[in-house]
Amino acid sequence: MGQAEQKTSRKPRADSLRNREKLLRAARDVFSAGGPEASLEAVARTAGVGIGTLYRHFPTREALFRDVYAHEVDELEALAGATSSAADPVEALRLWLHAAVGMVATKKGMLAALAPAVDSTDPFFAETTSRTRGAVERLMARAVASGAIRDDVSAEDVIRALIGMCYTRDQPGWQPTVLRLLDVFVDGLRTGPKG
Amino acid sequence: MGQAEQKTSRKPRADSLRNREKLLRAARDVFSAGGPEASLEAVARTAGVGIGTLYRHFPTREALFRDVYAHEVDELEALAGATSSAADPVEALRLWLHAAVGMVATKKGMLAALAPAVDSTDPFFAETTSRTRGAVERLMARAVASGAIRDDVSAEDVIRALIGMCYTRDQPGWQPTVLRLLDVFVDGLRTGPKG
DNA sequence: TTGATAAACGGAGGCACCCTCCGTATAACA
DNA sequence: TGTTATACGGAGGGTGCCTCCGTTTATCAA
Repeated sequence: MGQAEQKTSRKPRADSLRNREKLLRAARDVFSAGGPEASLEAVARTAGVGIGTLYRHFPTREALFRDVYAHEVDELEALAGATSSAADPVEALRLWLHAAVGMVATKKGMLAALAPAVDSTDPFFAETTSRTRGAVERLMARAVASGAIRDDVSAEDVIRALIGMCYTRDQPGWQPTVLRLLDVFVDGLRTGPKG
Repeated sequence: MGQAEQKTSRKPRADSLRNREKLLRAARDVFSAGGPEASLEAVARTAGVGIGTLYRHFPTREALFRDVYAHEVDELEALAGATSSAADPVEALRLWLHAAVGMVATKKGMLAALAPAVDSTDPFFAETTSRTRGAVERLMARAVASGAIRDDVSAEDVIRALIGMCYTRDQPGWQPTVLRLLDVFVDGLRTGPKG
């Protein structure tokens, strides 16, 4: 006893896989607009599936949130890869930061509201955090190697600056302001005299 | 026109005043347990009044929250006055910090969740913040004057440390840990050699 | 003291959200 | 093409938000 019999299981149903994807896309949109506290029923509505289907795929809000978050980190990494092949390495970094602001819009309230709430030893968040840091490190290494930016600022510093600037994300029209501040910051990173 | 006729208004009803007090007491308890997002119906239930009465006295959650917050700041100031008359000035500061942790428990999630959300130019929060800072400044001035603690740490620094340490307030059993950390911090403030 | 009345009370009601449960529909397999 | 494991949808019960209004009551004048 205790040995569960294992029957050759069927392959997952096609509609199930489709709905999962629809839910993830919808969750990205809805969390983007309303933050991680947004209504799950709104997610289901947006996805065009029943609320029961949402809960079957993602038993808790956290489960859904994590998948969305992991997806965003994937995109950030991919974006870093893409821009890093661009001409000017500093421009690549700048573009990446701008894209990251777009992601913070998606993760509205996420960093402040969830990261501290979750046990920081949580392997999931540790992993995604380090992946993000790695992406920034690669971007910066190129710019430093080319001598375009100073070498005494770490990827963590840049991310911290990014997060800090995004702290105003609750005020209306924050995004253009933050983008401008980031441009100033990037200018500050550049080596050589001004004017 | 436009001149509202002023009739000698009656004096406020006694039950109204009573209920307001009951609501404030209840709000303090309920916010203490559940943070500023706690159920207003729970507040009304705890106060033993109808939900309509709550909304009549405090038309918005913010209105209720502010009154509770102002009350807490009053207490912090009063406490600073009380402990400052105590024997050892460093001990006075330490006691005040411990009491402040109790207040953060009441204001669960308040600093992180509300302070940045509210426009920081908001006169209400500016005023309460400066009152709190003033209280700490007075406590520290005494300790500095007596030569017991270093003089290169500002009241704002101390408050920042307090807030930072309280960032773990979501984890179970955070309070004893924070109190211990604060004691260590206060020891760090002391002048003179160790051991 | 007693009535009139302004003021306050309480909670029902309409809406949204959370999550569970289960009858129905359907994709996978034989 | 039939069987059946799997997934679907949404009703339903609970909670909270806030408004509205019929009822109660404290105040004040006679």
